[in-house]
Parts: sequence; structure tokens; C-alpha cells
Amino acid sequence: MTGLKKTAATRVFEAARDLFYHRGIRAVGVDEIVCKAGVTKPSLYRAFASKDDLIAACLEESGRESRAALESVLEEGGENPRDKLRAMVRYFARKVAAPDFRGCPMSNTAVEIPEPGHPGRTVLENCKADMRAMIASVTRQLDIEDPEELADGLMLVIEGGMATHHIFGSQGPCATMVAASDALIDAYLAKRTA
Amino acid sequence: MTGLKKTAATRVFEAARDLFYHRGIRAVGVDEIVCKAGVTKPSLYRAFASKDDLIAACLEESGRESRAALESVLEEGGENPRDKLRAMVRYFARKVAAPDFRGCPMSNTAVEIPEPGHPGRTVLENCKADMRAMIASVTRQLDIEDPEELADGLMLVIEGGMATHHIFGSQGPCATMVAASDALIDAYLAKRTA
DNA sequence: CTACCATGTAACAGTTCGGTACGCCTGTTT
DNA sequence: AAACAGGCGTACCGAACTGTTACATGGTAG
Repeated sequence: MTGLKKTAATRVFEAARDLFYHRGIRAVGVDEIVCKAGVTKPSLYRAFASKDDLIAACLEESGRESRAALESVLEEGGENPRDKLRAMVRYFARKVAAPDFRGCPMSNTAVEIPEPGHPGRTVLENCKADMRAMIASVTRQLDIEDPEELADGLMLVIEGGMATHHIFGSQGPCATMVAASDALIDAYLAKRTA
Repeated sequence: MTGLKKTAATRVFEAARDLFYHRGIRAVGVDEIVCKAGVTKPSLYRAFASKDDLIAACLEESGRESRAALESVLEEGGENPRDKLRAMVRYFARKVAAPDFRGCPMSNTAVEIPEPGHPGRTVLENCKADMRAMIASVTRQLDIEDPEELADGLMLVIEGGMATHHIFGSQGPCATMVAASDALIDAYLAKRTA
């Protein structure tokens, strides 16, 4: 019997992540979480100080995962920075095409929770700032005039893909993420040579 | 006596729009709405069948306004389609720079309400489909290979601007919306001539 | 055997949620 | 003046919400 028996805390955690992501944070109550987790409420509150703390913990894990994924994609994305950027966008394009994709957990939470002091917000802001920095660290390897601007442009395309997916699904504008970012990258490359 | 004395219904409506937009739909209860409106709950339910109906009504009005604004921007945006598109993006760039901007009401609601049957969802999906069609109707006037693709690319940039604003504010990636869309438009124009 | 630790049981508190039965008040009509 | 009608508030409902308590139970390790 290898670790088949998960602790109540991890069961809560996994159930919460799933429910928060697919149904929204404010739409899901703690009762539903513990029900799906197959545990009881005191178990939740023994592991997490509050629902907000649980939210922050879930976001933290999502941040770790997305950061690790982005790092490996950029690492194995090719020799030159242009290929790395294209690999990155293709990675996001694959993600939005996945069957139960429902946007970025961070960006979704940013919409649901505007309160500046919320524990989840700092997590999400740090994670997205990291993402922005990682993209910019690659665009800076390009021989172009304004690498930060290109990085932000790619952010717009990627986040736009996540956002439009909520409305148009995977066959909407997000299906042109790769084409748009390719055009954007090559435009900045061409501007330089011109 | 011109309508200085607003009816309870309009007071509810205006309060709801403001609260829904700035704090989120699920985060705002009907009590808070009627409190801000200076009326009582039965007044709300005499004018709107339910909170969901009120949400849909608010979205409908937002849709009317945004559609009208976009139409007039495209109309007065210049002679050629390229200028119209640039005027459109500049319009959105101005919007995200406004002091109390908090994303697009439609896109925000799409994140907060994933339920397919919700009355607000059909409103928001129609509105965004209209927006997409209006942009495409301009890109089709361009002499380019794939106007729909460019329209979707511009949607990505615009929606990406809205989305990133939730996280980075008005000084974040959304500040490069104009630059990114200019590069995108010109890339599609250049591809044609090449 | 026993001591321990994680978990479940079964309540409960306090608040907020969306929603409603009913009565009042005011302006108009006759 | 009396009757009416529309618009609105008072007071309340049951349910669901987050969070908490005291205590029972069961497996595991020393």
C-alpha cells in the first residue's frame, strides 16, 4: 500500500483547486469543498486558517506549476530566443485548446478578487510579474530596439487568448495566438533590421 | 419637473451597475445594492425578477453603450480602414487608462459566471460576438490575405489589455496595446505586399 | 498495553444570502 | 370627501454562508 491514502489536508487542497478553477472562487463554498474531498469541515480548518488562506495556497501551487512549466518550455524551446518565444506561445496555445481549460487561475482570481489586501492577490501578482520577467528575459536576447515592449505585447496576446476563451471557447480568437505572436515577433525583428 | 426624482428602479439599476463593475458580481449582494441605491429590497424585486435578471439588465446596458461607442469610434476614426483600426485601439487604450477602469464588464462577468444557462451569459456572448464582427468588418476592407485572423489578433491585444490591467494596472502591458496592434496591422499589410 | 495523532461526529454561532407578505402613504380622480 | 392606484417601506423568512466547539474513534508506533 503505497501512499494511496492521502491526508485530509491534501484531499481538501486538491478538491478546492479543482472547484475554484472550474466554477469560480466565490461561487464555491467550504461545504462543497469538504464534500467533494470526502472529509469534514474541521479537517479543512485544521489545515487552513480560513477560506482565503486556502485560496492563497491553491494559487501558490498553481503559480509553482505554471512557473516550472514555463521554465522548461523556454529551456527546451530551441536554440535562439525567437524559437524560444514561439515555443512558449505554442505551449499556451496548447493549453487553451485543452478540453477543460477555463482561463488562467491567476487572471481569473484577479477578476474575482479586486480587494488589494487579499492574501491571494499578492500571490497572483508575484506570479504574473515573474511571467512577465521571464518573457522579457528572452526578448532581451533578441537584437531589437524595445525588448520589454515586445514582451508586453506577447503578454497581451497570451492573456487575450485566456480571456477570449471564456467567451468564445477554444475556436475563437485564442486560436490565432500563434499567428498573432509570430507576426508581432517578426515585426519587431524587422523594425530592427530596417 | 424633468426627471430629477429618479424612480427606485433606476436608482437600483445604477447602483447595481456601479457595484457589479467595481467589486464583482458575486461579491455584491442585493442588500448592498438597495442600500447604495437608497431604496429597499422589495423595490428591487418589483423592477427585476431576480438578481440574475438585474445582472443581465446591467450587462445589456453596458453592451448598448460599448457597441454605440465602438460604432462612433469606427465611424469617425478616419478615411481608410487602417486608420479606423488604429483609432479603435487608441480608444480602448484611453479606456484602460481611465482612473477607475476595472476591465470589461462583459469579460469580467464571463469569468465570474461560467454557467452556460445564465441570462447574463447570452447577453455578454452576443455583445462580444458583435464586437468581433465589427472589427472584422473593418479588417475586411483592408487588402490583406486573412482579415478575420487580423481581427482576432486585435481582439487578443485588446482583451489582453483588459485582462492584464486587473493585475498590472494601467502602467503594465496594457500600455503597449497601441504599439502591439500597430505592429500587428502593419505586419498583415506587409505580408500582403510581399 | 498505551499513548498519540489524525480524523470524524454533531452540533452551534453569527452573518449574509436571495426573496416575500403586507401595510402605509401620497397624489389623483370623481 | 371618498375611493382608488401606484410606489414604496417595514419586517420578516428560510437557506446558505464561513467559522468554531467539545468530544468520540480508530489506527499506529513505542
